[in-house]
Amino acid sequence: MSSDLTTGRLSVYLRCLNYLEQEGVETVSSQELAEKFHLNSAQIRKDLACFGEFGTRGVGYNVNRLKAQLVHTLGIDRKRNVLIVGAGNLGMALADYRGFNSTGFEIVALVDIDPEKAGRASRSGIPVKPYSRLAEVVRENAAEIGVIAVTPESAQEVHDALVAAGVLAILNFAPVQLRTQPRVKVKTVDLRINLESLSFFLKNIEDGTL
Amino acid sequence: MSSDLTTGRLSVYLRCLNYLEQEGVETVSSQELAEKFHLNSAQIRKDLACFGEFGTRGVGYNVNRLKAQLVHTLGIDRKRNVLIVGAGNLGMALADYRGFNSTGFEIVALVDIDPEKAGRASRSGIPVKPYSRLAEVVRENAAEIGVIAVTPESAQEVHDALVAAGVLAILNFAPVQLRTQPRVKVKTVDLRINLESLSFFLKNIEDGTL
DNA sequence: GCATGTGAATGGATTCACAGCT
DNA sequence: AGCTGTGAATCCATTCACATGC
Repeated sequence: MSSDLTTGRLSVYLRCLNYLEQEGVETVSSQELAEKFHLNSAQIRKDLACFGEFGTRGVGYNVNRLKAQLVHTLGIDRKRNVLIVGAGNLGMALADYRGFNSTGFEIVALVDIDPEKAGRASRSGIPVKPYSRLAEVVRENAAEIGVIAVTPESAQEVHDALVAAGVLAILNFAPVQLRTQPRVKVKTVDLRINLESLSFFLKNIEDGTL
Repeated sequence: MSSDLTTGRLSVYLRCLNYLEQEGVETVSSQELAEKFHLNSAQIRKDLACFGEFGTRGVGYNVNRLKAQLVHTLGIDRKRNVLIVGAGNLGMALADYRGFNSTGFEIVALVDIDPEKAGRASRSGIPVKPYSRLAEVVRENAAEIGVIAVTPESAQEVHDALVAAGVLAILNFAPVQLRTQPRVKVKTVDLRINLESLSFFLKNIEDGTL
């Protein structure tokens, strides 16, 4: 009934609603939402209808109530603990990244294979622990989400270690095709693929193909 | 004929081929590629056929030749210069990120609104310049790709400045719905949406819905 | 014989258009 | 009258299955 695409859009709607709330808007129709944020009104209605009847016919949606519904639907009405594996440039940046360390999520720790790094902390104070203690760290902090921010070479091993430690949701930044478990959800954010896609676009402009 | 999804997969194939090349494999069939990397053989063939007849019937694809073809198709057979806007945690990490600063791409500079930061450099030596000189920096370095690594509040302004400076491809890390130009390609990497999607998955496990 | 390249078939996701509620 | 919720229609992407060529 609801795919990854649908839930991705729920996040987008939630962001739009936050914005409208700040503006003091109390009620919004799918039309208005669509026009203001370049979406399709039918799709908004259909997406929302997947999870209940949130609107009022003839009126629209109550911003506060819809927001609360989406927060609940997305499961961020309670805190989820996040563990980052790899305290390199990327891992450290993610640990301190505002948009990452936000409503519903808390980065509880980083782990790194380099013993030098263990004991230190990120700029905002998130502690770095030894990779060897990964399973313990997951357990002690009740981490539910693992972030892979290591080299492509180690990514599979880290994935397996996270799964073995009981983590069921993983965000992977390593540019590799991971062998995954069916029970575990892995989302990969591949920066290189994004850049290559932009390069493809530029090339087509040059060639006059587009 | 070829969508964003298709070109994304070309990048994946390219990565697979790099791997096979290292392994010393000279020829590969769509079957073998599919099995080894969990893809669909018909899709591989169709994707590749979009851009020319790269294979030999009865034999398969020559790894080196196909790789070269893909590199050419993606437009990374020449260097593309990248400018990062925002020298905060994320911008700095991206500047030094291996997978980012790789074949076909070169980060030429960062710019930042904070005058304190101008004149410094990233750990790997990429210079930080004042935001006020953005257009100049784009011109002088022939930057083709802009990366937005600033706060959500400034993202639209930075987008507009990049477009005004002549940048036609933008990678956006700010969690906002940007108002874009049709001539300009914008790809957004939204970390929060990814986390929320994982949260949704976890919630469904808890609720036993899945 | 074997693997590509491709029309045809399937399967999803998006959009349309309207019935039904307020 | 106005807007939601939704079956029907459309569009796009993936997969199947085979004709074509090595």
